[in-house]
Amino acid sequence: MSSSSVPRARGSYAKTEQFRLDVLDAALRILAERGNDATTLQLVADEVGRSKAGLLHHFGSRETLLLEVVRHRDDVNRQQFPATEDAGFQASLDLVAHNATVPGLVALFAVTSALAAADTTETERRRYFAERYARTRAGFARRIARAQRSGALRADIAPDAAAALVLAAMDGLQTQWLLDPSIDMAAHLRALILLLEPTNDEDPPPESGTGLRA
Amino acid sequence: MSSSSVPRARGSYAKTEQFRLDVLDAALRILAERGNDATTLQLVADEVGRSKAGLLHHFGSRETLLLEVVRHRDDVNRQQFPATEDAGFQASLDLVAHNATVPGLVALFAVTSALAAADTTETERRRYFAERYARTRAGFARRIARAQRSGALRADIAPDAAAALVLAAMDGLQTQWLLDPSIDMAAHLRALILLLEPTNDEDPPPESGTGLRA
DNA sequence: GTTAAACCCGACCAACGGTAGAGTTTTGTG
DNA sequence: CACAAAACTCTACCGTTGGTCGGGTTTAAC
Repeated sequence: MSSSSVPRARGSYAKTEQFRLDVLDAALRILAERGNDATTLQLVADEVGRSKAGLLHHFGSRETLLLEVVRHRDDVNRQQFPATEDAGFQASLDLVAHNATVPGLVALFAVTSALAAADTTETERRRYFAERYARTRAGFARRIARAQRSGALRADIAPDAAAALVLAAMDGLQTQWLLDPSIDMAAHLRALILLLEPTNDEDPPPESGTGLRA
Repeated sequence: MSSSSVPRARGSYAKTEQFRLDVLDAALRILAERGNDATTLQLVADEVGRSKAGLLHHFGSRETLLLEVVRHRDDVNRQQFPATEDAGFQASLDLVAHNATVPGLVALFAVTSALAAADTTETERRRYFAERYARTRAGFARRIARAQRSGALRADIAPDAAAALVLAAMDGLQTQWLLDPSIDMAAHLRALILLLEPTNDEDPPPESGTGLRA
C-alpha cells in the first residue's frame, strides 16, 4: 500500500541547476546593458541557446526570473560582504564602494525594489523585498544599539531610526549616483556615519573605525 | 514672398488643455490603484471616454504620458509646499507627512525615478529626474550652508554631503514605508535633521525649529 | 528495461504600444 | 462670412511581448 497511487515526487535533472545559473547570468548581463524593459525572454533564451518556452518552464514567469536574478546576486553579495558583528559599518561601506563599479547591478536593484514597493497586491517580489529590508534594518539596529552602549555611537537617537536612515541613505544615494555618477556614495555614507558618532570634543570614543573626517 | 509657402504655426484648440489635465488625472488614479504595469493606454482612454490613438496623439508615447503625470504632480507639490528660504526643513517635513497619505503617488515617484535612473540611454525621463535631483540638492545645500553659518546646524559636514543625505533619506524612507507602512517617514527624517543640529549640551543654538527630541 | 516525471520546443494566443490614413472640428485670416 | 489648413479624432492594422498548450524527448528511479 505504500508504493501505489501516490505520484512519487522526483528532483530535477543533474544539469538543471547549472542551466538555471547560466540563465541568471545571461539575464543579468542583458539587464545591465539594455535595461529592464528591453530585456526580453527571447533575448535571454537566445543568449543561452534555448527557447523562450524553456525558460518559462524553469522560472514560471518573466517577473519570477528577474526576481531570481536579484535573489542570486543578494546571496553572492552576502557571501562576499558578510555583515560581521564587530566591524561597524565597514562591510556596508565596502559594499557601497564595490557597487560603484557595477552600475547595471545597482540599476537592477533600484528598479526591482521600487517595483516591489509599488506592487498593489501581495506578490512574491514584494514579500521578498519587505523581508529583506526588515532583516537588514534589524541587523543594523542591533549593531547600532550595541555600539551605543559601548559609547562608539551617540545614544540620543533610537537605534531603529538610525538603522532606517542608514539603509535609506544607501538606497537613495544609489539613485542619485545613477543619475549623476559624480556623486560619491561611499563618501556621503561615511558622512552620515560620522554624524552618528559622538561629538569628539567632549568625550573621545574608543576608536572611530572609518578614519575619515570630512 | 512673406506670406507664402511657409506653413504658419497654430496653437492648440481651446479645450485641449483641459483634456490633457483630465488625462493626467485619470492616469494618476489608475496608476495609484493598479500600479505601473497594469496601467494601460486603453484603460486610461476608457476612463476619459476617448480612444487609445487619441491619447497617443497628445502625448506621443505611453512613457511620455507617465512622465507628464509626474511632472504635473511635481508642479502641484511645488506650489503647495514651497521651499521657503528661511523655514529650514519644515517644508520637506510637511511634504513627507503629506506623502504618507497618498501611497499611490509615492509609489509612482519611486518607480519612475528608479526607471529613469536605470535608463541606459539619454531619455527625456532620465534628463528630467537628473535635473530635478540636482536642483533639489542645490537648494538644500544652499540653505544648509546658511544655517551652518548662523550656527543653526553643525558645520563639521559639507553642505553638499548633508543635502545629498537628506534627499537620499527622503527617497529611501519612502521605499521602506511602501513595503512596511508602520515605518514613520517623518519621524525618521526628523531624527536625521536632529543629527545635523549642533549637540546642544555645549552651545545652545538660537532655536530648533523642529520641536521634537526623540 | 520499463515507467513516469522532468524537460524541451514549435505553434499558437491575447494584449500591448504604436502607426497609417482618412474624416471631422476648430480657428486664424482675407 | 467664407475658406483653407492646422489640429484633432477614430478605426483598422502592425510587430512584439509574455504566456499557454500539447506532444515529443530525455533522464532517473525501481
